[in-house]
Amino acid sequence: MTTSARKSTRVEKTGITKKGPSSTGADSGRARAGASPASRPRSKKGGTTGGSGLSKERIISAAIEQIDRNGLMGFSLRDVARSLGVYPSAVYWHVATRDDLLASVVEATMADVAPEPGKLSWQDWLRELFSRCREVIRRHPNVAQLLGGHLVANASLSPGMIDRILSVLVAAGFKNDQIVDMYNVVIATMVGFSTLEFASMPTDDPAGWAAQLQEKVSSIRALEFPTLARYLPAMANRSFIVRWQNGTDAAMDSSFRAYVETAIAGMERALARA
Amino acid sequence: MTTSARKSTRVEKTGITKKGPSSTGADSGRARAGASPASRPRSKKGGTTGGSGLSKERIISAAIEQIDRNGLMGFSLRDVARSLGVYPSAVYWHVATRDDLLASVVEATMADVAPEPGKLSWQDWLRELFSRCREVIRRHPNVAQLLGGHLVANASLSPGMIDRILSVLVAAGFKNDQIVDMYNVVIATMVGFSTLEFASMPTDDPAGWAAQLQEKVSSIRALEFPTLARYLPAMANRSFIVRWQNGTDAAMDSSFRAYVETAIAGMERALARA
DNA sequence: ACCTGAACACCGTTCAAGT
DNA sequence: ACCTGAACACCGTTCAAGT
Repeated sequence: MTTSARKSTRVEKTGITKKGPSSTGADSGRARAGASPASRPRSKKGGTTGGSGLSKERIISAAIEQIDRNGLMGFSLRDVARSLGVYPSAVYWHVATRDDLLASVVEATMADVAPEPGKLSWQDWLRELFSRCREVIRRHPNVAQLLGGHLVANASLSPGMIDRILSVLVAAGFKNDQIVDMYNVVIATMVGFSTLEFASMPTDDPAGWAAQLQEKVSSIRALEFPTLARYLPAMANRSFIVRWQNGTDAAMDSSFRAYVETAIAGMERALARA
Repeated sequence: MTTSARKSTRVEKTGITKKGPSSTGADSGRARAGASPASRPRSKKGGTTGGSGLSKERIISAAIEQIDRNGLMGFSLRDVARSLGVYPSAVYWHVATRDDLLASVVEATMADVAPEPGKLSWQDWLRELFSRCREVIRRHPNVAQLLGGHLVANASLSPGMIDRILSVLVAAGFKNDQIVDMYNVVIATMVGFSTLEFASMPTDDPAGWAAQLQEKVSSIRALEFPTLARYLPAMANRSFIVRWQNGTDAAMDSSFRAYVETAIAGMERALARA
């Protein structure tokens, strides 16, 4: 069991016609009814904010717990509701949809990835950004598979992070016509390696699966794939595809470093060309 | 609706006790019962192989069609079965599980990404590899989100591809202690950018969602995020996070090129250091 | 404003039974 | 060997109704 996805309701029609909560759906303006808690000012009255009432925050952290424990496959709104002792429908007052909740999970885990700018060289700043992102993914490996899908184009990510990346690039000396491309390079580099490194293994029976893959690996015909056969001992469980544990159990530190240094060296080269 | 995932059966117990099909589950050896079609020699008898019978191939291509049309969210085994005019349980004779089918989908789409080695410089060979992979993802964008989870450690990927990558790296002149790291860099680079570029947008209502994000973008406070505000016109819909279409409708060609060239330049640098 | 309770239309997977 | 048919234990989401 790895990535994959499901849904019951085939297509959500429009999303406009609905009555109360979750304005997220359709209209351009978000200041529509003012009713939806999804967009209301949070904890404005103070008081017992930590009380027994539900809240989006509480739901999000319950969701993160669920995902950390059961994986993305085992994740369900109903489980979250159960763990909070409420009816599934109660969750829907605070969350527009299952996917909305997952987007919030990504947002919550990725907050504060971007270091403060100014104190480090642009190279070191990027190194720090990349390792922080990797740390987040290491701590919540099952969220990794969400990153690709949600971080791409999303309200989730704080404009602050974008602003910081851009200003670091500008300070580094990249020309105006390079900035956007380099920004995209940074984002892709930030998540590219680690999402693979910590992607969850595709089974509920790790032991059997590991054995199966090891056997498959050992049955590779050296005559047909000589180079692979030669490097197999060095690669086994230390490289993508040819491994039976993920980054949680078999970290790929040196390759991650190589990936980061490759990217930075490449960027230095792009800088020199301008 | 974007990534996310679901499952009904909480945990699949063991997987061993089962009777017939899909030996994939547990034991290390795969030559157990000989009954499971999942591991049987394909189309050995010849004859009307293209007849009316089911087959894993037929199921896989039906699945790909489904995924291309309805996205990963709308994908279900039952729909696949429906489109083939059979009962859901019939699919289970050929496929161990829903996730097994998805792994096969990845395998099928990613076959033949690796160019033949020998005719190109290692740099051009990698350029070709990366663009081919991007082409596959462009053609099957909804499969993209599967890549991260399935390509990582998987029987899916042919040893041939691994062998070719390795031999290109060796021919390029990388030292023995660099090969594995560089292989990992290549794999991560291969899928890193494009999976983001073509990640599906998180809604069933693209128009409304686009409007919403555009409004959100235009409401960014220039005082708080000056650099972002400055580059916003250049970035809008052309960069990660700040966009409302994915690579299908708004390709990111120049950034992809920058990403590839950055990686290659970085690898040249690593080569020079040795 | 926020939640209960029940319902609807789906799932993946299993298992006997047919042919 | 391969498929039908029915069942099981789940889903996400909606909607009235309570408080």
